[in-house]
Amino acid sequence: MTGWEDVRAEVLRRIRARDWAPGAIIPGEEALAVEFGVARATVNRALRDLAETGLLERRRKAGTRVALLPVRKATLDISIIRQEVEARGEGYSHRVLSERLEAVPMAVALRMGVAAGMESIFVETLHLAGGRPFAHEVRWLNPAVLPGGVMPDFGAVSANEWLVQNVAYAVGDIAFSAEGASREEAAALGLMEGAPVFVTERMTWTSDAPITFVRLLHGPGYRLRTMI
Amino acid sequence: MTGWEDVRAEVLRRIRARDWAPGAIIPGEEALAVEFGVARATVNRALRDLAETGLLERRRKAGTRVALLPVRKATLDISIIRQEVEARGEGYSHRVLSERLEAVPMAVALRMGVAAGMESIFVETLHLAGGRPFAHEVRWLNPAVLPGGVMPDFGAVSANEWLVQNVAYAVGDIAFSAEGASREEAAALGLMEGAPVFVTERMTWTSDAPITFVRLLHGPGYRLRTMI
DNA sequence: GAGCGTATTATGTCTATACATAAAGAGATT
DNA sequence: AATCTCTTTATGTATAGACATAATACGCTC
Repeated sequence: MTGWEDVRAEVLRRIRARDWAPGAIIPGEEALAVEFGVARATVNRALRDLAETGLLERRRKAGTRVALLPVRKATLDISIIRQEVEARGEGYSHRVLSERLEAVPMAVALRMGVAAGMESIFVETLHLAGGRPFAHEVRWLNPAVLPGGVMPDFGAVSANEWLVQNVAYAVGDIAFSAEGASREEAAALGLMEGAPVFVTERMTWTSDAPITFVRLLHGPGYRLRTMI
Repeated sequence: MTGWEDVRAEVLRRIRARDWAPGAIIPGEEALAVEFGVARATVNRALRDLAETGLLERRRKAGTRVALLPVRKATLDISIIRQEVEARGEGYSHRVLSERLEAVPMAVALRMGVAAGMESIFVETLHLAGGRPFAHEVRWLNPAVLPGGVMPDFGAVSANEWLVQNVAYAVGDIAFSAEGASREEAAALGLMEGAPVFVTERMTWTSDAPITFVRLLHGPGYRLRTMI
């Protein structure tokens, strides 16, 4: 009846009830283990979990304290656009607007961490939900990461999906912002020029080489949601 | 030299190298423990960690398999605006534009999960970075959660900061979107009407009662960043 | 008092063992 | 074939004990 989740719940209750005030040090693992009648490892598991969500701060020797200004960690589920569209109950399709070899523009090269002018594969795609424009994507892709150097057919599978399934799992970073649509972007999405669009920019690396830089535009009504 | 992080690294390597293909089942904990020469608990820790990031899918009895379409989990650090501004090396200040008791508007009531027309505290704040408008905030606050029912002084501490330090830790959800600034919003932030703004809407609950609904607007140039 | 090494200590992790639990799969029953 | 029950099994978790590690705090030296 007293698992690590029970311990976590009780610790959480004490934090919420301010039995342990923000900034205050809480009893050590050993003491809590005795109090709750569990092994220290069980207390450790519970406290570690709370530390991962930012509610506790732990340091060796210094002990565990309640976070003074808890930096809330929210998690986003980054899914493939097709999944996202299908989850809304709409049919997904996409059109490749253009696809060519292109020297990486300076602005993109800076973000990819490559030399400006490096040869890259440029792909421009329009994603459709229920036949209507859903998102506009431009992407620069490092040719070096293609298995066998073969150019895939992005008309059949979207670039993102193709990458997920064919290139090694990767790390990256994402930035979100709001911008006004350029004339071309507005035309692709069927909006007025300057209309507010939700911009997602994602950079992806393997452990040693840049894979791709993507700029994704969503029109009005798009919401990115999360649960704390 | 073989801790759980080493095990995780090796498993990750095998996934990346496609030794274990997406969708394929991987050897059981016991087998891996023998292979790596560690205890099963160590393998468990490593695999659990990879499952939490969405790279593996684990089910009792069914075993562990490589995620077919890994839903990437990105984590956002939701910090207090003051911290965010100070992290940029700018001075933070804020002005309360208005503060009054107000019946919750229908649209907000729906999101808060309370009856429309419920009495609430409405606070409108402008956050400044280096003396220049940084973000515009409107907030509806459930009076029931105030300790002792006392109205705090939001001129001294910002509402967010006050809540973090005085109301029990909470759960909530967040949504991000791009919108055009209304006339009032544009005026507050010093923008043109209709200029694209980055909108953060956050709803917060205690375990049993709604605490607050916040709508936060950031002007052009604002970027929300994350690391996968 | 300032600076530096060292003992102390709380957390971090590993191990071996045990039992719990969910769920797949087999087998029996309708 | 469909449904139910039971067995099996992989993961989930608990435990006691041990050692590792980071970092503070103390005491020593100058």
